[in-house]
Order: sequence, then C-alpha cells, then structure tokens
Amino acid sequence: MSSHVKSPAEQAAQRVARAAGDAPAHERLASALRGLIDDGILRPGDPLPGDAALVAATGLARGTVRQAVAALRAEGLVQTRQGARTTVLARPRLQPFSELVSFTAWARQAGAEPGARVVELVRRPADPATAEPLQLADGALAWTLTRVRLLDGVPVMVERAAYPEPIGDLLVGADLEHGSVYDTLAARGVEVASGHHRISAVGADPGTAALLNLRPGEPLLRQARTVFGPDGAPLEHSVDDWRGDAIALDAVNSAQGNRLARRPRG
Amino acid sequence: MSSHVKSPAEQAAQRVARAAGDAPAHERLASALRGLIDDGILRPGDPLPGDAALVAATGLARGTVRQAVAALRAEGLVQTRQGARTTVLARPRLQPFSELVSFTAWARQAGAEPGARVVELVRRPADPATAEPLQLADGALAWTLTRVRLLDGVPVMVERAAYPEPIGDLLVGADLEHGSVYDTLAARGVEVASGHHRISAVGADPGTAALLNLRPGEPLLRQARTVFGPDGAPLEHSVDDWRGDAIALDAVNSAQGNRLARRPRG
DNA sequence: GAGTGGTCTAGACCACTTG
DNA sequence: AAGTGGTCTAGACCACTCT
Repeated sequence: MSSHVKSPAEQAAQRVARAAGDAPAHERLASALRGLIDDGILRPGDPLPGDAALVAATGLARGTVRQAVAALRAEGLVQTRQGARTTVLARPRLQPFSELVSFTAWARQAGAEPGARVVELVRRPADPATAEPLQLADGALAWTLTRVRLLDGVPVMVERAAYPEPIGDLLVGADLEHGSVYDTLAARGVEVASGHHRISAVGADPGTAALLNLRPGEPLLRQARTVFGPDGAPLEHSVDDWRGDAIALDAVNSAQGNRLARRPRG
Repeated sequence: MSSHVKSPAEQAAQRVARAAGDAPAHERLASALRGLIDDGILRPGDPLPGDAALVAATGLARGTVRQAVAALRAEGLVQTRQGARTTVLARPRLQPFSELVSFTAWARQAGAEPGARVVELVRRPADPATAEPLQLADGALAWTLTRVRLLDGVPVMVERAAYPEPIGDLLVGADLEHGSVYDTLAARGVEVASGHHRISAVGADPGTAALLNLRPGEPLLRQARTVFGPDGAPLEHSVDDWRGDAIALDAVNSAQGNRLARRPRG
C-alpha cells in the first residue's frame, strides 16, 4: 500500500466525513476548514484549497463549497480575490453571537465564573430613552433591572436593562444572581435572534463608580444594546458600563463584511 | 390602459432595470431592495418580497436572488428564518468598509471637514508592540506617523500609526495635513482590503490630553487597528485615541454575521 | 494560457412556519 | 395544506491573476 501526505483538501474531506450529525454539508465543511486553521495545518498566508480541490475531495457541488468558503470570509478568517488563491488571514479570535449578547455565556467561554448582584428590579413607565428602542407607546410600563456583574467575584460591569412588560413578567421570581436572563427567557420560549450595539467611552458617574469600586470620572466602556427576537420585535434594551480595564472589543472588517467581539484585556 | 399599484417586488425589478451599468445582477438587486428600505417603501416589520416574487419580477434565477438577500442579511437590514417571511429590521445606519478605516472618508460622509496636524513622521526600529502586528523582524525599520485629527478644525483624535518601511517610504513628501493616507497609497498602487480592530476605553495620558485639549484622565475611546492588503500583508498598525465625547461605534450582530461602524455622538 | 474565484441558470427536495 | 426560506446539484461562462 502506498501512503502519501494528505493534502489540506483531503484532510478537510476527512473531517467532514468524521463530523457526523445532521448539520448541513456547507456548515460541516466550513467547520472542517476552520479546524485546519485552528490546528495550524493551514497558517496565515497559506492558500486555502481551491474550489475545484474541495469539490473533488468532498464530492459536493461547487455551490455548496462556495457557501462554506463564504462563511469563513464573513468571519474574517480568509480573504478572497477574483483570480487569485483564497488565503488564510492572521486569526483574530472572534466569538459567536450568543457571547456578545450574554455576559454569562461570554464569561464561561473565557474560563471565568460569572456572577451578578441585583441592585433593583422594578416596573414603571418607560422613560423616553428606553421607550424608543423598545418601540413602546408613551407611558407604557417596562421592567427595569439593574445589576452589578461579577467576574470571579470581582465587579466589572453595571448593567441597566429594560424589558417590555410581557417579557419582564417572565423574569419575576427568576434567579437573577446566578442564571442568565437569556437562559431564563429561552426556557419560557423567548428566543433571541439579533442585536444592535452602540459602543462609547464615558467617565464614571459617582453612582456607577461606587458600584465598580472606581473613582468618579474614571474611563468606562459603554455598550448600549438592543436585542431582538426572531420576528424583529425588541426584547431588551440595556446600557452596560464596563470598567475600562476589564474588556476590549474586537472587530474584523473588509469589503465583504464585519464582525465584532468582546474580549478580556490582558 | 389599466394602472395598478406596483408591488414591492415589481418596484425592485424596475429599479434593477433602471440601474444600468456593469455591476453584477445580485448587487443591483441588493441595491434596489436597500433603496426600497431607505425610501420607506419597505418599513421595519414589513415582509421583504419572497424569493419567488423576486424571481418572477426580475427574471433572475433563484440562486442570484438569494445572493442579494444574503447581502442584506449580513448588513443587518433584514432578518430571515426558515419557513417564515423575511422581515425588514429597524435600520442601524452602518457604513461601508472604507469609512471605518479612513478618517477622511468617514468625516466627509458625515458632512464634516476632515483635517490633520502632523506631530511627527520618523523612521526608526519598530518597538515590539508595533513589530508584532506588522509582522516585522526584530529590529526592522518602520515609519511612525503621529497626527492630531481635526473635525471642522476641532481636535477629536490622536493617531499614532506605524508603517513597514516600503509602505512608509511612499508617504514621504505627501500632503499629510489634508489628503488621506489611503488615497495617497492607492495612487501608488497600494490597495487596502481588510482590517482588524480592538476597541477599548482608557484615561487620557498627559501628552494625549494636551493634544486634545482635555484634562489628563478623561475618557478616551481607543481604536487599535491593523490594516491589510489584498494578499493579507499588514500595511499599517495604528492606535487611535478618540475624545470620548466625539464618537461612538455601532455594531449589528446576529447568528448570521456582524458589522461595525463608527458614528458621531449626538 | 492555465488556473482561479465570481457570477448565473434551472432545476430539485426538504424543514419549517403559518393560516 | 400551502407557502416560505434553506440546502444542494450540475452544469456554464466570465474576469482576473499568475508565471
């Protein structure tokens, strides 16, 4: 028997075959290619196997192969140009959607223990600054939740979240000091599909400074976010004030598409 | 002659037809749909015309139509779910790639007059913090450019950029107080294709504070970016410190993909 | 000129949502 | 049950890059 060094395309095909399950073929191929990059088999600057090679190795149609490569491009993992080989880029570790929205999911993935101290949970008429993003009528009721978020017991962020009344009602009685709000909502059939974010730098006001053990005026990274359900209805609007020394955000952008992620500062 | 109200799909087809030129069909269709949303003909919550309607109205193949809709989804303009109609989302005004990278392009698009005051342009051995993102060998020479960036004459940002020697050489003698570095590089055949960004909040050090007319310690939004050419080679690494009251960044994210944009704060 | 990625067609079946 | 978007195939031609 002859044994020969497997080409990246063949290795990708092997991984696709091994990865059983019901995921679509283009997703399995994308994961396989991601794996080759993660494992250093394909390194920054290397060419990705061409469409033709992937078609030959996997037996998939070219359209399906291109769908997989398009996903990598959107993630900023590879770069494509017409006529030239697709090349692997230096890897900025970006995170999936859930980890940009959920403090709990993000902390766990980063290997830290997430926590929360509830400052306040009240229902009252929404002020204009929260009514607008939540698309509430004037004077409509909203739940407001203020929490100090902890990483391994250390306060790193103050979260001031507002929920439309029917959503907030689902949170009453939930364990807001340990569980994730999104897990709680998911258990009650409310799914989260997308979010808008506005990031800025502000000085800490005295109240926030006290909650975060800072001096007033110290720099905070403010992440104001609105989260939407699958039907586009707003589920939550939150203003998160992070200790400036606690996090940074990563983004990749290109002519083809951008991504954004939050990461701890080292 | 019977005249009837045109369906959104028909209006899209009309715009595709009117938009002459050599852009690919899927791009023309995406632009047409974007236009319907921009003009308020399709409003947040409305359903986008279905694949079938767009195929019928435009005469394109379904694959091409889906390519157009995928672009809108990646931009956060619409949301799709299997089985349900594609719906238009509340519109977060995001910007194309060039405006996230280029101060000049961004300022012009925002209706302000961009400017710059050059503090320093020198060539020296790169320190480790710049050598690493630029993938330079130890002790290799790099050009360092420090500028105060102005919006309508007001200082809003301090830019500390570093360039590999061959790139920086192209900037010597260029008008760095008015033109865009990227325009200068483009005129010399150097194209920019993608960028990585890391966003954080820091307190102003005394030097930066003085350049921006701030007190030391006041909050800054720091955007550290590395810009790459079409072949993935690093062209520039820059640390931009923005006055906290000058800008915010907008991002959209979903299970399908994220984008990021910078916008002035009101 | 050979090879690459970009575009496009014309079908098909399936999973899912909705009335 | 009908209609929607998601997946996939098997072709084809073109624009571009590379050597």
